[in-house]
Amino acid sequence: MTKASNTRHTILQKAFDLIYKKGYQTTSIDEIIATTEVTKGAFYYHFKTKDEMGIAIINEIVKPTMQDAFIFPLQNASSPLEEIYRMTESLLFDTPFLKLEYGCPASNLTQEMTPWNEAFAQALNELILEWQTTIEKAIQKEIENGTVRSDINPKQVAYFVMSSYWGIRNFGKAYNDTDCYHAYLKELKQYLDQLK
Amino acid sequence: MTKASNTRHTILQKAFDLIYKKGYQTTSIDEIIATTEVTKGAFYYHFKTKDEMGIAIINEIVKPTMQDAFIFPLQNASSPLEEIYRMTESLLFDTPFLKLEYGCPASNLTQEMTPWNEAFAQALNELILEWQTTIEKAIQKEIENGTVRSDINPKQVAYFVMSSYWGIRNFGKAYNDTDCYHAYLKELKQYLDQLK
DNA sequence: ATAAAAACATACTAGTTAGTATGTTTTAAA
DNA sequence: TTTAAAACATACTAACTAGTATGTTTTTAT
Repeated sequence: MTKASNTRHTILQKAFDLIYKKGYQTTSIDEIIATTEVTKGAFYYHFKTKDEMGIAIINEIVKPTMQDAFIFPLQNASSPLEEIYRMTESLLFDTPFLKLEYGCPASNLTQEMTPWNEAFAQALNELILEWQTTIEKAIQKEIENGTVRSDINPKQVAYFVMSSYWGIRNFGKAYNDTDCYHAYLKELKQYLDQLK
Repeated sequence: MTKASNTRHTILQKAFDLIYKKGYQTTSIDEIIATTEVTKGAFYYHFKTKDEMGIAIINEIVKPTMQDAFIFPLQNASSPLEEIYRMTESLLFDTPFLKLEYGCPASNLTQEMTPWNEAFAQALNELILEWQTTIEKAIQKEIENGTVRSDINPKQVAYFVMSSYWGIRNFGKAYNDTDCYHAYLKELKQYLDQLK
């Protein structure tokens, strides 16, 4: 990695941290360059606007991280249904960069930006769709294996799994307590088992 | 209603509309007083700070609306399980002040404010807890009636129902399309039926 | 080694923000 | 009808915002 591309990546990483904690709109460029110890000139050399940086965060930070955390593991899983549960549990409890009080980065950005920023909506849609498709295919695989009932609709299950995950992360934020995570996981297990 | 309390209520209502669409942080007081045609003097006579207005919106606008929309109907329902489905469907498709592209007001505010504003967190917690308790009691009632399996855990179901609702509203925002609502509702019905 | 481009640095600007200071008008009780 | 408080109006401020203008330094190809 060259020095310049390292600067760029540092900005994206530190900006992501701030935005994950505080939201996109309320994280100022002055704040970003203060914590990265990069000057404004450097910042605007790498990014034409704040929004361009925001999109880059989605594509270059959030997307690869998400792919490593739950796209690839699920694609390679021998028991996809079990993997969905295991992965959810791991995301809620063991993923170090995800914090109870800050929720899910993709969900946060969707909520904040999507209604009025087309470019953010586009970038986030690609992200979400990839996740969704992976879950759908995982369920489809189970059906073909005969390990999930044939009357189950993979698309519906994908929406249900993802929605409930997004929702429970918002609950975690609200209560700032992992109790709801435990209750959610128990019910998720029930739900997934009943698909068999 | 006196003229003064009418002014106050107008501010809260119009401010809610703006905040629901654009978020709390990015809705400025100047914008609120412009759309309400109220002066800054009037605004700051009724509310000491912007945050005080925000809390008032939760308690005086969001809370009563939510109680009318899904607390009271569920408390009085003869078939609570069916009512949960019917209500969710109605919230997604028929409730006029809720818009696909803007998500769920309570969820939006939770996501935006909770991590760093204690007063918002407190007000929203009360709101959410009331919703949660109502669903729990509804399931409990079904169990006592023998219309829901006795091994079902009402608390877990409440979390699952609410989380999935919050999540799917975020999906609606992301895709700006009701297709995901339809898929979600079908799966919600499956899930609820299986509790019987 | 040199020149040109890439990468970064500093100082500034115009617009916006929540909130205040200091008024005037309206309401309602005596 | 007077008077005091409630309700509102106007003009301002200090801090912050994204972005720019105009530089200097570093890197890289020749």
